[in-house]
Amino acid sequence: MAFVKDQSAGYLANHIARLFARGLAARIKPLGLTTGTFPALLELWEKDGLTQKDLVARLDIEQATMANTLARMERDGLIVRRKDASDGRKQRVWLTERARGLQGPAIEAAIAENADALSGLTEEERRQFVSLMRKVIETSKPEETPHQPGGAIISG
Amino acid sequence: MAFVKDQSAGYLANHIARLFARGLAARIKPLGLTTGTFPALLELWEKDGLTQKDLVARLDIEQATMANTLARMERDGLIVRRKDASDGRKQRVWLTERARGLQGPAIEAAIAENADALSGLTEEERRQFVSLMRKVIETSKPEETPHQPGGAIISG
DNA sequence: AACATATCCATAGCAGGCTATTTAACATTG
DNA sequence: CAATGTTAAATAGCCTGCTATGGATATGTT
Repeated sequence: MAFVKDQSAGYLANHIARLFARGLAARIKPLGLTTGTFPALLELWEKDGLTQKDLVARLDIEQATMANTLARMERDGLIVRRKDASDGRKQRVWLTERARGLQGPAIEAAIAENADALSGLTEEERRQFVSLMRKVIETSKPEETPHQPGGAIISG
Repeated sequence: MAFVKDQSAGYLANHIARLFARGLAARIKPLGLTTGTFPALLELWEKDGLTQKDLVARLDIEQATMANTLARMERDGLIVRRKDASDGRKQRVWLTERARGLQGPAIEAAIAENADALSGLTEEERRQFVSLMRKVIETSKPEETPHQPGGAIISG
């Protein structure tokens, strides 16, 4: 049974993700941020007033995970949550001034971490790496009907 | 501030790792295994009687994380821990029969998950992907003195 | 209007990762 | 040998992820 961990994509992916997370965590700790808030912050910096459901739809994160993350973010003064006026089930998420002020430094930190982590690759290799990761992520997307290369035949 | 998450290696790495973990978790759940035990099991299938410290040295995992993982593994009947005869601080880790019996199916599951996750890539792309991940991991290895390209000059 | 259903979010409980600290055993040294 | 230091593992406490379940608010149907 040939299984060499250093040739297993899953094993390596896990390892790499931990390396990135450690690195980024160290860089944003001085900002009072943790890694888990990053995805939500990126969406909210782009457009806030989103509902939790909107965030879940944009990020491949479970609803419960997002609920917990948002709770920590609110506790830490990054967001406030207010009920939607016309639908009491929805909680709209708004950034605080503090969170807005962190956009620049936080993104700088992420860019620096990426640069460092990829510093052993050539420019071409970095492009390949990112492109391959995107392709792998695309592969495991059942939501969208896989686009039919030949066209036509779908089901009778 | 140009930061596009789908072009950020760290972001993508995190996403990919979660996809692999979800997939593998589903496959090994019927075996009564969880993903966190995998690295330790791979080492122990190779050679058991290792100490916790040995495992930590072989895997890029913190000591406390390993201690917790081993505790769960013992609870679940995958390993037993016995004090080293000549050094009472060391706990040697031994696989149970149950854990030995799981080697085949568990590795099959991992191979299947890798195959599925990479099914959107060509053979050549898969090789590239694995090789690039290895390179990135190598980059963040401070432990080993970076091998001196020119030779000579190290410190006076 | 009442009841069933669907939707949105929160909560419970666990795995697995981390840092920091504690405990136990061994090693060193005055 | 006693004090001090070092090493191996365990524990505390947190964050981030998951599944499963519950609670509250709409929505639809009779």
